[in-house]
Amino acid sequence: MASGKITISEVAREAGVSIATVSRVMQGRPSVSPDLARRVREVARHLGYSPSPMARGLATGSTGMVGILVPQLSNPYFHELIKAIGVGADHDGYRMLVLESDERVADEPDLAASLYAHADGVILCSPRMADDDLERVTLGRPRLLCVNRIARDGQPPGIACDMFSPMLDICRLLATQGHRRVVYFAGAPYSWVNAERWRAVQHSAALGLDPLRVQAGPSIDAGYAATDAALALSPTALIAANDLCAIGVLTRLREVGLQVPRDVSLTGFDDIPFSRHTLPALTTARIPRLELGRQVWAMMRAVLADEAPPARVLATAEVVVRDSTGPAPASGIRYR
Amino acid sequence: MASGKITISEVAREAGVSIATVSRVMQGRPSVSPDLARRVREVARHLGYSPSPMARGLATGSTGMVGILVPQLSNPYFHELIKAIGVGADHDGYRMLVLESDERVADEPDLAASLYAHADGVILCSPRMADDDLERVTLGRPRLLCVNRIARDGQPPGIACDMFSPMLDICRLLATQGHRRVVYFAGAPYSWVNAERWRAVQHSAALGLDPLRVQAGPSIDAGYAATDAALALSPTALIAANDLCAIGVLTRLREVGLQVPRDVSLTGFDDIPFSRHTLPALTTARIPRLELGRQVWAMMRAVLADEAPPARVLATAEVVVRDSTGPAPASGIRYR
DNA sequence: TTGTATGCGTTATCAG
DNA sequence: CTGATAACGCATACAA
Repeated sequence: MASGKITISEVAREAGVSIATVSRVMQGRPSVSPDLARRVREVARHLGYSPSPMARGLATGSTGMVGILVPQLSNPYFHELIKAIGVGADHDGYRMLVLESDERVADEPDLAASLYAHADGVILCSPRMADDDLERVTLGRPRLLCVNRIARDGQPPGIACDMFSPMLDICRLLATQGHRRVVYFAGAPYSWVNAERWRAVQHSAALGLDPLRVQAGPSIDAGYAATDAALALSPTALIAANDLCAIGVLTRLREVGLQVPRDVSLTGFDDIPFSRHTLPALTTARIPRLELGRQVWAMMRAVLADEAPPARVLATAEVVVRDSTGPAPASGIRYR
Repeated sequence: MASGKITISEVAREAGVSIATVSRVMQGRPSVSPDLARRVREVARHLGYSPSPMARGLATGSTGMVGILVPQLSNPYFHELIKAIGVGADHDGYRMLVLESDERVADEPDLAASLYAHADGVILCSPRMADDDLERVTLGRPRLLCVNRIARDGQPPGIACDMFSPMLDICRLLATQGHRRVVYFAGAPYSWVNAERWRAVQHSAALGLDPLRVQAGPSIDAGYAATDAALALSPTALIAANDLCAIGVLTRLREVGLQVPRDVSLTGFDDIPFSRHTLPALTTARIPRLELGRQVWAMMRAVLADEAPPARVLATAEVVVRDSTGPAPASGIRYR
């Protein structure tokens, strides 16, 4: 309720006890007589005392914080994930220190290091940095976790969703609808997630698709900007790396007079909240962020307790079919 | 590059100097001979030493962090604001500790206090708590700032955007387009921002409008859920508290077979990135987050330097007319 | 059950 | 320019 300048010694003096006792009371240790504890608590409350996290951290060697690094907060997917992780963190009394790299791949190592300095543990979400850098960052940092990125030698440990099979499912859907030539809008250049999705699209050749690719990016603007290049390839279906990208594509398609899915089909990935509200609503794949977050925290909790990192788990995304996909146009794409 | 267990004394020992010297070097003080400084720096780098923020904090009495509390991270408006503030913070070497209350008004005081314990300064964005609580939270916390909330007696100090006149502009637009009966979708119950917007809508009576109101909320789902109640009031235009809300309304309107703006007009507020990509694109008001963020940081910087808090500044939002507004239907709304 | 004393990693104030 | 050393606020063995 009040300021933060009151220290433990003032409380001790005011209550007529030693700072050790106050410390014990504040930590809720049972080894203090109920009366004394009550009195101390009373004094502390009255003075508006609250322990200094830093002093406490210095003494105990832990900060009570976990750091999280994400590529971009502007993608709803990431803060939904953060939120999901936060449920468990909150429950265990941890605060989350969130940092975004804003897709500046070169900054990731520094940001991760900085996070590690402030927190007891660090979670790297979809880091884009090269395996070498990742290895270097991991070096000597036993409490580092990795989400949605599988590194070379499994370091750092972590959890990744299976992006491959749902993307293949999307392709299968497209194939059964008569599509053949499809264009993949690539997302973040060094993203493992993006690589997996593209890998799946490539595999769709086995399904009879003819997959092409244009470089876009993990944002609305990137999707918008890459659309024309994709259309030049005369596809009947467009597969965006994620929903954000797909939303940009959708707008551009409308501008050039193409109807979705009549003239061309479009899919996203992630199932962010907005995807239900585009017109047409986006066919996409839903990553179970809640479950993923739960598992990530379980893992972090184990790591924080110096337990052996549990085996890598793979959650699975599921395809959500909505209105942006349909039968391939009989006479190919009608463009211009 | 490496772990965080190396302390200043190890560097000192390895370099054959005192910890005081190492400390000076790490702080970049000029009072160290260039050669020595270079050697120390070399050793530090080699050992992978990085100063402990906690120990440093304990010694200096500052954390190098500023806390930010927002109602919800799921609203792009807020993280755009956070990002804007972050530009200045980064520049001055501060880290931001972001917490969201998730619209749990009752938790705000605790969250703010917790933030204050970890940071040198705290920024409250659109806090919803009552004036009394706000006053209590402010008590004895000289480094608290408030964004988009004007409290009773100007405490805590801060910056707020003028929401009133742009909302009145929106109403004026509607009035000139022949609308008369309009319904306002109220946002967060205890939000100053929401109150200001509604106040403006009420004032639009002077423009010839007949403003009604339904309770919704600051989210897509809230807008969606409140739409039927609003339509029951037979309006020709709907004014959502913010864009998120408007997006939900739009979807529901489509479901019940109403065309925007032919059958009914719709407006949002904030101009989040998605609003350009809805169909029709949303007429809304753009809050200059970049400028706002800049000013907020300037103010925080002053506060952190113990300077007198500069006068309260008001930025101004501007109306962005897009496709969701149009002439009122001649024969009133066609519903059902 | 309670108090005393030491250490946590830095900064900063003094002396040299 | 450099080196001891006393804080900083707290937790915790160790004593009592």
